[in-house]
Amino acid sequence: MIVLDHPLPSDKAQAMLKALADPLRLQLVQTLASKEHCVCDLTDALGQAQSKLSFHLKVLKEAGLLLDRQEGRWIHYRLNPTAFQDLEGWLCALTRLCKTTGQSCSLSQESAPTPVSVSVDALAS
Amino acid sequence: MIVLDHPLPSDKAQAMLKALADPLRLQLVQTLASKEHCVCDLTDALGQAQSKLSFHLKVLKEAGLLLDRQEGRWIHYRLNPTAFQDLEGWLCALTRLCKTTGQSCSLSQESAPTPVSVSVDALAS
DNA sequence: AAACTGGATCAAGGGGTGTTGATGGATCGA
DNA sequence: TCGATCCATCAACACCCCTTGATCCAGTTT
Repeated sequence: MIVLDHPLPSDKAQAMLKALADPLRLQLVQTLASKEHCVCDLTDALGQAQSKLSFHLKVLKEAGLLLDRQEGRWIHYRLNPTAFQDLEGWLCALTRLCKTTGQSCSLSQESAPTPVSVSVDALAS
Repeated sequence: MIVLDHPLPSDKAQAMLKALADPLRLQLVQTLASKEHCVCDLTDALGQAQSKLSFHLKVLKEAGLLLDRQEGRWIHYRLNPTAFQDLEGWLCALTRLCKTTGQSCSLSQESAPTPVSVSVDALAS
């Protein structure tokens, strides 16, 4: 089997994918894309119960996608750009494995285009 | 709320994310990255029950990530490069919204770097 | 036609995940 | 100090998804 050679471990990437694969959590991410928000802002904006949002914010935070900052009573959540870049890089490496139709992506993040190195193990047992 | 302006609808992207956010399905994708395989190959390679793999292959296929081809009794599965590129582009657009630390990605897929256009709706109700 | 093989599908069961309402801790204003 | 506000956490419930084994279907072989 071919395994991705990417600094982001596959299990971390999976946690991020899982966290993003939910309508409400994706809504939260999109809402937080413009600027940071406290939970009470989010309950107003999305019309959802506070405990529900706390639950989903925790999932996103534990996946590494969110950062938070306390200010008095309020806790401001914001996106973690590094995490999104990491996930994008990981997906980029995955996409490159489908090389049937030529190159599919490149990251400007690293100055030089990252060569795709893969570890090839035996397929059968 | 800011919504992504990307040809790939968010619900499709979500289905792809959800499909990838599973250890066994990710293993399948990585196995299929090298070349197409029939189900019996995969059962041997991954040591999993046939019905289990059929289930997960169906999930990946319905998400658009897999293509299949029948040849006699065998059904050969392979990755769908277009789908992976689409998802990568979608994630790229999402990542760009975290613009606190400057540009994070660029796709070589389209010749010109895609400008990130977003639709800004009112945040409050 | 009958037997065999590759694969899809089904029902049942179990475990993980999201929702809801209530409770508690922390901070701030009076 | 007391009440109010913001938020996290908890228990209970419901629901969805995955697994398992059995069955069925289609194509092949004899």
